[in-house]
Parts: sequence; C-alpha cells; structure tokens
Amino acid sequence: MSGRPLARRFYARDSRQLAPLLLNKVLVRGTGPDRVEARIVEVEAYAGADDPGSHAFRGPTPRNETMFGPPGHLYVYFTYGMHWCANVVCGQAGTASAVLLRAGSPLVGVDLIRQRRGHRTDRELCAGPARLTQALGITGIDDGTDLVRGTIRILDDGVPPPSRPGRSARIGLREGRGDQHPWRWFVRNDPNLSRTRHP
DNA sequence: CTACCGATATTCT
DNA sequence: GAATATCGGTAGA
Repeated sequence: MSGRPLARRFYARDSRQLAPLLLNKVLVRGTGPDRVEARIVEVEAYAGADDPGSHAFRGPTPRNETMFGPPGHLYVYFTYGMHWCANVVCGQAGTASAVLLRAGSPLVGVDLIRQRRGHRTDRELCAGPARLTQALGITGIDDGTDLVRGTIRILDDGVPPPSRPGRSARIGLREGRGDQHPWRWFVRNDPNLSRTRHP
C-alpha cells in the first residue's frame, strides 16, 4: 500500500468538517518489517470551549496540551488506567479542535497486529479507539507526533470518503452526547466498527 | 448475540 | 472521593 500524505492545510479545518473526510484514509505507523497500516472507518469530532464532551472544555491541562497546538499533530491520551486513544489535532492553533480515531480496517502488518492484540478474531483487531492504538503500537510517547513529517502518517491512497457516511451521537460520554452532538461518523456496514455501548 | 463487571492511572470535584 | 472519549472475561439467552 502507498499513497500521498495529507498536507498540513488538510488538517487546518474544523473537526466537524475534517472528521468525515478522514473516513477511508490510511493510518500508517513504522517502516520496514514493523510497518502497520489500517483504513480509518470510524471517527468522532471534538471541539474546544463550547463542547462539554471535550477534554479541552475546561481549558489547557498537561494532558490535553497537544490539542491546543497546531493542526496535523497526534493527540494521544491515557484513559481508564490502561488504554491509549489517538486524536488528529485540526483547526487553527488555540482552538483545541480534534478528531478521535475510533476504528480501522487492517491493511498491512496484520501478523504484527495479531501479535499485539493477542490473536483475537479479525474483526476485533482494530474495532475501537484503544484497540486501534494497540494494533498500531501507538502510546503516550507518540503524543504530539507531527503527522505530516513524523513516523505516524495519514495517507490518501485514492479511496474517497463515503458519499453518505453513517452518523450518530458520540459514544461513551456522559456530557456532550445526544442528538445535539451527532458528531460520530463511520463507514456503513464495515465489519470493523467499534461496539456501540450507550451507558 | 447481549449484559454486567472489574481493572486501574489521571483528572476533576 | 468520583468520574473517565475502554476493553476483555464471564454468564446467560
């Protein structure tokens, strides 16, 4: 697999505009034998001060500092005491706009993904935000990575986003969910979507 | 297949 | 103390 890396200006739009455009793009980490690729099939948009579901809602902290930086970098955070989740920082610097990568379809390095994921069924390999980071080997040391120049990149390999993507409320939130914030987009009928549990 | 529950570090009240 | 942008194991239908 190969493709053209997304340019900085591609990331410089609002998270709700960028999120559906990231569907069917290819997330890449590593080179050579440890190269892993997955096609993005599910995302969620997060905003800044006006979004009660966002980590940036109460302003900058050590954890969310990357969200307030320039677009085209990776915001990686640790949650539930054991899981890493990855976001694409977008918009203008200071707006804290970001897109959470929630699920992918494995393309390259599937054997390595199976090792990292404990030899689960194929559809469980990248079906969830923490599963996706584990499959690609993304952890806190990747927080702040420049997606345009770094070892983690997002490629356009010519597959366009869906013309009519699935859309729903965001998952796993107490605040900022519901019909007022239908900011989850996904590739309809893809077998690698995350499980949708609504607490 | 769905439902529940424990794990467990950081952030927030 | 409580909550958290989650997951994997187990129990049951």
